[in-house]
Amino acid sequence: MKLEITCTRAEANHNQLQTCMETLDKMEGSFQKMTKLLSIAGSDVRLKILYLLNIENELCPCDLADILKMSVPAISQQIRKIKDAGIITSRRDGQTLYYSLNRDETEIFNSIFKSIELIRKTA
Amino acid sequence: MKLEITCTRAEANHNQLQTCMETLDKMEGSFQKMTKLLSIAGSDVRLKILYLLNIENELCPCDLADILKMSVPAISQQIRKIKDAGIITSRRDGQTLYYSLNRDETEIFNSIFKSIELIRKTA
DNA sequence: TACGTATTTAAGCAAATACTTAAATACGTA
DNA sequence: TACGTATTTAAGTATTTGCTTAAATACGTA
Repeated sequence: MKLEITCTRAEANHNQLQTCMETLDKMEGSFQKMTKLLSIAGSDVRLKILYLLNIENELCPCDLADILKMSVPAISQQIRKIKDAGIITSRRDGQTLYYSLNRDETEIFNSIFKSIELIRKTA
Repeated sequence: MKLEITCTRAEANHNQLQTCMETLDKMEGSFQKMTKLLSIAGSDVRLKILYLLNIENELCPCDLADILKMSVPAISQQIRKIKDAGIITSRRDGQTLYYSLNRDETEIFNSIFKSIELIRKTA
């Protein structure tokens, strides 16, 4: 891989830049996965859905719509994104679909939930 | 605060829903802060900028443009968002601005960086 | 089967995002 | 002061996002 240097600063450490590029290249897959998770969690509505599923274990779209004061289709569409990312799964009981976190895949969310509560205490 | 129940399921536990709403209400500020941080980190480019600043300590827009193979204005605009969120600060040395992480404010990022490297190992 | 409830899906639209290019600002030096 | 480099800012635009409303699907029950 070639480094196209646009920076003409005398101080620019080309070795450092090259090393950075190679590091990122090797980690491309990890970055994609993490970006996916964080972009899901980086929305007010979706973060609250995840947080609620964490404390309540499972909830249906209807419950979430009530709690978050949003329309059911709006909630359903957000749930779909979270589900497509592999973060939650559903269980059907009659007409109702209960969604819950896939506990294994998403340890990063535990850190996030802890941080949320930490902000609360220190604020 | 009144609960507008739209869910007519007999099983809907109104107490549970009410409790959830009150919890979220109390934590509104924490959610806003965390959403801000995660939405910043939830972009491929910005996550890489943060990761690079973490390992290199400080970098200028020009370096980042080289490493990420992006235009300097594009990088500058992403940096601005990260800076506006209070995550990084700049130090000027002549014509060059060096950006670095505000280590104190953003412990959540350490978890994120660790997770990125964990994905890499387990993948 | 017909109807009601829970949920999803689809279409449409306004707002946000992330680039590009061009111009402005800041600093150093001849 | 004039010029070059580093950076930011502004304007324009294509894409993405996240809702709304309406229609479709799935399930239970009379």
